[in-house]
Amino acid sequence: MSAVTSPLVWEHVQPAAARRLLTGAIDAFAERGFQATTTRDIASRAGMSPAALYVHYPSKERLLFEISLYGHRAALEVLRDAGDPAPDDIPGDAAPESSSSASVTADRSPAERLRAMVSAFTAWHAEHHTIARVVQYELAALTPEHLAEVAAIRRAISAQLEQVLADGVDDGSFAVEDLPGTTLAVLSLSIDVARWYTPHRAKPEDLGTLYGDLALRMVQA
Amino acid sequence: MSAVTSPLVWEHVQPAAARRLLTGAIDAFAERGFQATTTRDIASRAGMSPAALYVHYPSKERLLFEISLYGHRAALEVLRDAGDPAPDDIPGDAAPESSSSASVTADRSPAERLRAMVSAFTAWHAEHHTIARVVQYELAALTPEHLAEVAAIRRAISAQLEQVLADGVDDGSFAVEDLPGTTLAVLSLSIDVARWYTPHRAKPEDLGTLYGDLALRMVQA
DNA sequence: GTCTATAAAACGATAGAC
DNA sequence: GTCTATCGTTTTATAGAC
Repeated sequence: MSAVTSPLVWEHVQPAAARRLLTGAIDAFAERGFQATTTRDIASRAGMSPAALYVHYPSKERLLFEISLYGHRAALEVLRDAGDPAPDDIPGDAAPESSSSASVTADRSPAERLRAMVSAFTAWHAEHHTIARVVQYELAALTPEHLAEVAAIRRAISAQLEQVLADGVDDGSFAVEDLPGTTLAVLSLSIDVARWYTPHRAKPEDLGTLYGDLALRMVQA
Repeated sequence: MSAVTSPLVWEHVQPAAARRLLTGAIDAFAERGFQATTTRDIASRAGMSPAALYVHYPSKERLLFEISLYGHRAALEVLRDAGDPAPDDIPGDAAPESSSSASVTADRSPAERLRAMVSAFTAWHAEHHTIARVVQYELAALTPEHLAEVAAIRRAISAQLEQVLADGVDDGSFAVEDLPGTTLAVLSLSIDVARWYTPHRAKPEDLGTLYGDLALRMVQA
């Protein structure tokens, strides 16, 4: 686990057999894709017979949905924590004497926030590239109802990034002609990491640093 | 068809039934993915029975390979034409009195070439987003032998972009610390267009213009 | 909650008539 | 070169014993 990304643990998935099925499914879906993965493959990765899967999940699609939903929530949380306008607020280490919005010190600059957001979001996609691959490339296999639920989280992710770009345009530090288009481009940069990343290519933190810098150069005045 | 991208026609695929199967397969693979597409689906899009497919192609994978190979070649050609160092050399409209390398005028700047390459490569991924989706996201379904063949073309695509970045670093117009990492990031930007693009979002040319500008900002000194 | 066994359907690909 | 018919296999998911 990296210091710049939220840990991705599955302790909340109970019992342990359900958790083994879920992590096995993540690996299988990331390797072969949802459609090419069989329930036998998932079950065998969890050390079980194919039938045992259906005690814990009603269908293969439901397994995908649980993974996709939790993965999207984790990605949004990473972006929100990194882009918090309040300074000196280490994510996951809340200040005990005051809420972050009651801080008396000045907000971080849009440039600072954008760099931190892209850096953390990119590092998350690298660090958790298996679940990120499922999150980003298996949306078409979800039922319409489940897709709608994760699509809402995707819009929130996009809105987070668009807001910091808008803030930078407002205070003159950014020069962005096409705000939605540039937002999508910056998001693209991080998301595509899930497609090509393998651990031997680069360390997630280093990749995050590079991409945070590149994103800043894309928008700075 | 757009003026900034090579036309993508399939006249060379003969007879017409084979061509209908191929274009049907492109649409199906792009919509649902290779694994979720059935041979019955492809055949019915071509107005044929499932068995007729095997008169023209020995397997579903072979159909994917033909699409992937031709798509990769087209993408490389677009990048090469746009990044040609010789000036005033309109792609597909060769000068009759001299070869392009014998031109006496000065080469185009790395900045000009990079902008043109990213612009054309991005516009191609938008204009031909269905085949681009197959090209970029169905590599895992190829046999090892077929994958090796398209991987060689992918390395040539990456090398084209890395060369223009290296040229810009050499003449001082670009400031790039991590050359392979930045090459991959710029490529990523264009490739990810295939994931999200739909015609109502933007015109391919406009998207190319935006992305050419963003790529230039990412690397300029 | 896990197993063996299997149901019911869909799959890629083939056989043989025309 | 296209068809109908179907082979042999694999798939998701269920039934029922333990």
